[in-house]
Amino acid sequence: MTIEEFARQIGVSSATVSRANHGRGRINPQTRQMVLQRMEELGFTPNLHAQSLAHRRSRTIGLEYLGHTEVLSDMFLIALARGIQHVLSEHGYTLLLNPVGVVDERESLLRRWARSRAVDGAIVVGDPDVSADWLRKLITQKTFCVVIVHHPPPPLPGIGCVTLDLSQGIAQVAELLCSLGHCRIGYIGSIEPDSVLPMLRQQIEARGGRLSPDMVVYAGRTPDDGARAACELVAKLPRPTAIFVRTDVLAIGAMQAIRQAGLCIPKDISVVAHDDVPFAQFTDPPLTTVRVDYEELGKSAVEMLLAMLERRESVELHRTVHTSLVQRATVAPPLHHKTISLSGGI
Amino acid sequence: MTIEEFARQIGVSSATVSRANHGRGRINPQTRQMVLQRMEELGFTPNLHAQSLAHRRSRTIGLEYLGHTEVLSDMFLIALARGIQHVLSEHGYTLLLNPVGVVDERESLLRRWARSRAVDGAIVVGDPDVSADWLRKLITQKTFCVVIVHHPPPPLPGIGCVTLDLSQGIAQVAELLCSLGHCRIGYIGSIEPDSVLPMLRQQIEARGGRLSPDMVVYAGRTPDDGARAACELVAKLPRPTAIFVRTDVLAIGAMQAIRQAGLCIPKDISVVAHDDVPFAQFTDPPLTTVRVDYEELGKSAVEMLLAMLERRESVELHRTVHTSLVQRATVAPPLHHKTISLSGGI
DNA sequence: TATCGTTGTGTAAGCGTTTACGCATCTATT
DNA sequence: AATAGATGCGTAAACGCTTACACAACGATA
Repeated sequence: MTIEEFARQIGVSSATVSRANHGRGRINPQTRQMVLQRMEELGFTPNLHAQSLAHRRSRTIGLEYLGHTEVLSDMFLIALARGIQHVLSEHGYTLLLNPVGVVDERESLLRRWARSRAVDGAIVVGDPDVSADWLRKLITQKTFCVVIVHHPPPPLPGIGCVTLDLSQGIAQVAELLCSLGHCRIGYIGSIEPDSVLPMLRQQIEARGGRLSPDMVVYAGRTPDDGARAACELVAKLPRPTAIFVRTDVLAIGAMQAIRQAGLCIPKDISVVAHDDVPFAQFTDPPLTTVRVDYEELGKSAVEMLLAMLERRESVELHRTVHTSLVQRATVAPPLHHKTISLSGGI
Repeated sequence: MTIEEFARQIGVSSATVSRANHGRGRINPQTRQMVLQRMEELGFTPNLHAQSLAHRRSRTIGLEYLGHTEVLSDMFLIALARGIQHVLSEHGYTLLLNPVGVVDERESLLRRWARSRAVDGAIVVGDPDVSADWLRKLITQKTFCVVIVHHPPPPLPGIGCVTLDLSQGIAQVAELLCSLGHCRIGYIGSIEPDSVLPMLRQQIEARGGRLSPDMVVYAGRTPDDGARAACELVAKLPRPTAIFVRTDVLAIGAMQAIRQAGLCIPKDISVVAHDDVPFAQFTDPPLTTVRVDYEELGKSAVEMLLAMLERRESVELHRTVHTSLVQRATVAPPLHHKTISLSGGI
């Protein structure tokens, strides 16, 4: 049913229907009520494409994920998308997802969406600093955009930025481990370059501890990678009393390997990981890990984007979301201490 | 840039540009190449809304999920969506997701999408047999639709159906357990009514075994529910030698509880679960479970839908996807046998 | 050379909305 | 009673694309 047909059926003009719908323009409140009621009854809904065409906006935003698409990487995308959707749908917007794992050969799907006016704005997650002009091209299309990154890019007009600051969570890790007396701390990284290792080291050293370079292993992304790294680490002598693992996914493998080496977590060795993916609470024992609130991340980004789209004045173009440690059951004081007291000396 | 502007810039009419774009209609191949090339150069992309309006189709389909939205339930939605996206994007379609967890108070968002022509068709997952007219309303809008369900609804024209048949996987579970000699088999269900229990029981009895009613516990959906159910089950005497758990999520809790009861998996008790969610391979020991190929499910559904949308003749309106057991490390022969041989009798 | 299909292109009428503008009708002012 | 401003509504021109139709140019046939 078109608006003309509907309007004729209820005995008004299409303009009146449209005005009733939006509540803008001069319209008799009585007429408006009548129109709205009959819309319900007859089940008329304006054609979205015609609306978008006339309005020159689609009330849709796109989400683009620049990054490696492995098995579990979409876990956090879900959380992100959920946070975004939540805010969006309150504002009558919809979300268009760039299919994860489907990469367009010619150009970014997002950019095509922007050019074809399929989206009014976009949220880009993953550091696109590799190609800053990637962004520039987007804003040329008058498409607003906010990026979710670790390191804020040089501020560009029309581009917002939400940065994820891992330092607080890392500081808490250092505090926990150091205060318990761990002094041989291992580190399993994921992929270089890595900004977390220096953070953690600094925090540990600030507390008088030390994270020695030979206790650092770079693994990869899968649980198997984590297992290999853990094996390497527990074979070292003296053995680390605690290990920080860059991601929960790596940690799963690492924990298995540690157990298979005949060690008990956390009695013999403590494990702290990062990300707090959904299954982290279900490992055995439940994993102590740094929680990244992706839902919050999504919310921040989309609120910023909406503010830009609605052309609100004075939107701050930079927010940061922090992380925090959630303690579960993979950390305990080092055995070390007891050993010393029992053996009566070094 | 509009098509008129672009056409004028390159010295042809808008019709020619349009024809070049679609490769339909009479157009000189040379002209076509030229137009396409200049499109790249000048970066012209047709306005999507205008296209959809003119075509009276949006090349977009919607995904609606009818069901309980708990913590982990979206795990399988992801897999489903990925399968769908994969096929869709090969055909130049896009997917609109009904925000999980955001329920519209007035009416289904999907139906509004259908009425506003935002989507050409829809995939509905979850048994909507509660409201069969729910579907009927959809097809009134000339919106094609395929449902993913356990029990096929009465065939309606314009509605396709992909059913998930769990029986094969369940049969394999029965076969595995019975052939190993398990004869006291416990069952942890999720929510009643439950179609899996009768299936499993029948398969077990067909192999001369037995699934006694007092070995059945209905838990709920969370790992904690699973833990409680497992406690109850292992406290029974004689203790079951194997337990089938309706979902992996329940199984996680169940396994923790079993271990805390001082029992060893699979030595003292075997566990088989259902769903094969991503973390099933990461439990300790890795979980033997029935794999449901959600990606395949999504693919089947979307292929069927596309066939309907493209008005292809003779599309079969019913497909079924089967399940199969993936053996990992939570099943072993019952101790029982050894016990008998050692103790020398019953 | 006149006629006829064929081929490539342009013109213009949609597609279903929104909204600026104009025209009645009405109350409030002189 | 004549006028002025409000108020409510309809008419029609966009919005940017597709496509049926018309038309010119062309080579092939008579």
